[in-house]
Amino acid sequence: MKLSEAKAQFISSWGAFGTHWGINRTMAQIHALLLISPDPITQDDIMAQLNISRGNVNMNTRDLVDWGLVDRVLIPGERKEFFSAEKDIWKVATQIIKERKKRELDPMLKLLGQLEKIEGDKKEKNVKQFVDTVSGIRRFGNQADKMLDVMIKADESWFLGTLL
Amino acid sequence: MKLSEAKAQFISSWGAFGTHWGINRTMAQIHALLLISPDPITQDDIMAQLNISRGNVNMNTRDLVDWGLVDRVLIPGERKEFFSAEKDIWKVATQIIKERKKRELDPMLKLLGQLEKIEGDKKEKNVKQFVDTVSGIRRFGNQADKMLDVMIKADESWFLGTLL
DNA sequence: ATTTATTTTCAATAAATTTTGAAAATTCAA
DNA sequence: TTGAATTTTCAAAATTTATTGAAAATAAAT
Repeated sequence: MKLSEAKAQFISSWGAFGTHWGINRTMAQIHALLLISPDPITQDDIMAQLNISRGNVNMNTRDLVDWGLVDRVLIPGERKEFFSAEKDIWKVATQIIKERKKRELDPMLKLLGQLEKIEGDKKEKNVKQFVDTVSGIRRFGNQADKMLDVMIKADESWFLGTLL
Repeated sequence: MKLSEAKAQFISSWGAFGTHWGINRTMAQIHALLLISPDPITQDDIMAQLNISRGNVNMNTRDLVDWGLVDRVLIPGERKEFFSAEKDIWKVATQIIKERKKRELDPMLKLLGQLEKIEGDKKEKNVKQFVDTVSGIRRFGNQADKMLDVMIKADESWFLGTLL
């Protein structure tokens, strides 16, 4: 298989993979392209390689920067701005975990805490099932939350070693 | 807060949460409703409670059954079929991990293995960056894969105890 | 066998999301 | 400043995804 063909496949499947994780296809494709680019590239490079509009590139690179996965790079003497992705996959993974924890898990756990405090007879089976379900999810979520904090602070060798 | 209000909030936010995880809103809402229902309920119950069409309920309950999160229950003497969700949140989590591993991670790792075998000069920086990126992701993915296997086979106390 | 209840399918429709592209804003050099 | 290069914004269009609802299929009762 040629490099150009392999690149296309990687970008396409990384894009498809992203859609299963709440990330839009284009954002994941841009990320894939940046991951395999040895040097920083410009908006125009991304437009050309992925065949997408300037606005689209602009929005999605911004999101990638917000997610902490991509940096804007200034190259001395160059007018355009360049983009470069974090290449260390462990750092990529922990960064994603960190952001998703903040954006999704933490708010959900906060809400569940409130929902447990409902009025009503705890003996009544509808009330009981509701409270049991919510508190079960909340407790599990809190454990997961703590575990992810440990992971985020740890380094890759810990992950490879201790867990297995 | 009243039970009815808390229920509505739980269903709505579980649905929103699902959309961040590649699950459609309605499927997650039906799952939420089943999680807080002490007894099995019918398609008509789901239609009424969530205000959605029969076809929609039918498709999404089928998916939930395919995911192994919901069972069809036959109640003696009843004509209609009933649905009931697994309530143990640890079992729910491991089941989801198991399915997503099978549906997403395993195929991705298989593909990455193929992409590493590209032709070309490994000294050339574009080739090198591609191979390094792909093999980095593949190795990380394989570790995660093994770790998830351990989790799936383990029980909740292992998760609570060992990891933290 | 026929009727009735229930479930499933799927083409049409609706809703949500993504993408475009051109105008506005910004940045930088002369 | 002015003007050219570049980035950003965002309403409109395109695309994708989800939902409906009625017809077909299936299953159970009479």
